[in-house]
Amino acid sequence: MAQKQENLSKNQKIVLDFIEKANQPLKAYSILFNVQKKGLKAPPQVYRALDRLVEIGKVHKIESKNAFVACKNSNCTISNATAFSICDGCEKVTEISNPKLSKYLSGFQDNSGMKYNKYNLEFFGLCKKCR
Amino acid sequence: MAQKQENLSKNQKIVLDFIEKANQPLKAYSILFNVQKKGLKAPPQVYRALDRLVEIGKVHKIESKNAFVACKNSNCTISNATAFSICDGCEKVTEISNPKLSKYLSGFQDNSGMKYNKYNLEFFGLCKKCR
DNA sequence: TTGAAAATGTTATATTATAACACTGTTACA
DNA sequence: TGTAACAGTGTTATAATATAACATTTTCAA
Ligand SMILES: [Zn+2]
Ligand SMILES: [Zn+2]
Ligand SMILES: [Zn+2]
Ligand SMILES: [Zn+2]
Repeated sequence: MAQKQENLSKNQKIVLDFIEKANQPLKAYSILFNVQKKGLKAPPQVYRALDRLVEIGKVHKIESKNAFVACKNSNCTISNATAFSICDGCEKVTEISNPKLSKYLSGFQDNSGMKYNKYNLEFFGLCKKCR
Repeated sequence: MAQKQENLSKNQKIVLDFIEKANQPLKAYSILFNVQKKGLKAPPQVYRALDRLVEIGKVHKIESKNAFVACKNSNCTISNATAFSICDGCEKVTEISNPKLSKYLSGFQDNSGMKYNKYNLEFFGLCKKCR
């Protein structure tokens, strides 16, 4: 159910706008601080926008960092299948876009009887510069 | 660098003991509440024990839930390669032990120049009962 | 038009986690 | 045996992350 940006509400646009300009994960309260000039004064306004943006796949949450990053895949239908590369040195986070990986994981099944419809994968390591 | 339980400190033993008996993820403050009778009265005592237990692989953190669960793999050398199955219905969390999956992910490389040494994967879905 | 759903604004509070500092135990080895 | 290094402990306070609750407004399709 990908939603076009034109359909976003005012607060959702403001928050997405700021996150997209950042091209790095942002903390909710850092977003809040930075959009106060735009009229969003309280945490719930930011968290509600984030919740919706995450729901529609425009934004992903980096769970290990409690931070939010804009989706870099033009096609948002894979918001239920996310993979990230995280450098423990410089904290750089990149969304992995690897068809083989996503195909492998989307098709993953075990004998537990679980029916999976979503996954989130976070890889950690060191980037070139940090080695 | 797997560490034997005998090497654990008093607080670490108390916390691990409680988590192991739970066979489900526990929140830090729920652990704190439950070990107060054992003398751990303040958050840092629990968080410090958790930090160490996570570090040595005895406990894993379920990032999407801010909860902690005992490692079910007798062999703790894979604490840098974790995968979980999470039911969105009943919240049941199971550590996935699947050699093919872990081999695939441990060997994963992309052309970004990142050298990975750790990953965490969380699958979401519905278990048999919750479907 | 009107009513349901979504979004907003606001205050207060809950939940999760760490900083800082004084003190204690354990280990190694000069 | 002294003593230095280090890990662990106890404690208070506070930082950081997130949601509850409720009144109001906007949107938009039936
Ligand atoms: Zn994405
Ligand atoms: Zn780096
Ligand atoms: Zn494990
Ligand atoms: Zn279930």
